[in-house]
Amino acid sequence: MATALQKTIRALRAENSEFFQIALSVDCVILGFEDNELKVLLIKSDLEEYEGQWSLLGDLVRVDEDLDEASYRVLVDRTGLENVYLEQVYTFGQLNRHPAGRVVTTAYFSLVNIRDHELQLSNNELHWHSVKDIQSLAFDHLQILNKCLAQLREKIYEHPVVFNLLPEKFSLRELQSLFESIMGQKVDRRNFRKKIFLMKWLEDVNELEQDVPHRPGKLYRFKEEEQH
Amino acid sequence: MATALQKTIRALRAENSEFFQIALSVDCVILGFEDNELKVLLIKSDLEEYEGQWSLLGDLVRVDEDLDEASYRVLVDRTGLENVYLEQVYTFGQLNRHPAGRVVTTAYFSLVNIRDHELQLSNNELHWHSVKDIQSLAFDHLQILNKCLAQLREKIYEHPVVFNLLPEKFSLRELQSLFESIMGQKVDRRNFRKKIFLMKWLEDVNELEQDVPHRPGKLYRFKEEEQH
DNA sequence: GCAAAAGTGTTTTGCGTACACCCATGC
DNA sequence: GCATGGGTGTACGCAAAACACTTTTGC
Repeated sequence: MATALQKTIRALRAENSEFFQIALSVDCVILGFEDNELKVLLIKSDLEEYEGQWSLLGDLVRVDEDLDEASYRVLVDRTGLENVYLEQVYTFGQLNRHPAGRVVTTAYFSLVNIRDHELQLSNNELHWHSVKDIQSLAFDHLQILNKCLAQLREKIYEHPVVFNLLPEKFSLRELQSLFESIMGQKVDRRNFRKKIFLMKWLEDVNELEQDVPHRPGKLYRFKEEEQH
Repeated sequence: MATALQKTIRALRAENSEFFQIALSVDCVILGFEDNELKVLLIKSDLEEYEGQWSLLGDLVRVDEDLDEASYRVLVDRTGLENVYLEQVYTFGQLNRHPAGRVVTTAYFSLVNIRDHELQLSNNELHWHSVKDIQSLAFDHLQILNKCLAQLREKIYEHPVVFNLLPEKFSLRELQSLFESIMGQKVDRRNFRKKIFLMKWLEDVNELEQDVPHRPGKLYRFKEEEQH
């Protein structure tokens, strides 16, 4: 930037040194879908306060790093996955949310296909947890998880985001089961199919399920939206 | 906190000193409604880069201050109003959004009744601007304003937030005009009335408009919701 | 042939939308 | 009496919701 600044970053920092004692982090609610259950990727907390408890994947934001980039970095580092869906949800800034000091965190949720990165998780403290079984988490992470789920619920019938959780080809039963585990309630099969087909999100791949102990269903893939 | 910390704030800061060079601010999109127009409270920018341009009201977050408290403080300090509606919208963390250095900002929107604090604005650089006339703002504040408006639009037919913008008693025409200026489009009067009455948000105060050059309309007040 | 899930249609109901006329008041 | 906005009702279309039977496959 060529022009002189009335207030340079240096001056700002001198005037307001205390303000720079706030650390900024990102926390990722990484969701997957497996065995007809919505799952979230958690890590064992490394803080004594939260020993034995699970927490979301997060990290401090670097000074030369965009906020979105920071969450993407956390995701890539921990899962090895690239090109994943990521969306900012909310920023949590309560005073004592982190026992080690003032840390404000911005929560993102991410939707990944579990099968794609199964191998990456073998040798560390990361595990998939069924969302419906989670009773508590370290820090305020349960609150963060719930906020992310609420935002996801508001969105799934409007925007085709959930396809990020599924393999390329999937049956309508899988899709319905996914919706049900996100919404937390059963839906009528016929009405669900009508609604989904109305959205024009799906493309018939002319294949059938394999190795199911019943009549196989047709497989579909997500149709990339043509409008812009 | 009685227990020892595996990582104290001091250790964290030593390990990660560069991370503490990120400043955190809040920016408030303070909205009001006057002369049938949605307005936003803006202040002349004090940065040379943005000389002559208008910006949202914001401030750095203090280390001992909750994020929500910070936005509330900005609001009270600038408008003198208390008990106002305030809602977090989004956090903007692009690298070069602030010319003075790395400042991540969390945006809040606030809905106030302009009449209530008219007197507080007389002697400073604050002015109400008609939202529909705003072409540009300092920093990324136009983007922030638009994000807040989008969130408000999504919400107004679901939650009775807009009543914060109106005086205690108002006519249905005022209410409709408010909805129209937020949504940016006209609506049918009969359908609007039906929809609003269905919400059961309103209470008839058995009074009529005064000093209108036409048939006076009935006045209503917002009914506090009984269900928690 | 039995179990298990796939696939399919109709009816009802509520909501959004489009649309026109008479009424009350100020001037 | 005229201008201005207040107040009201009906008809249509679509989408959501409720609901049951036949078909296909594996075993």
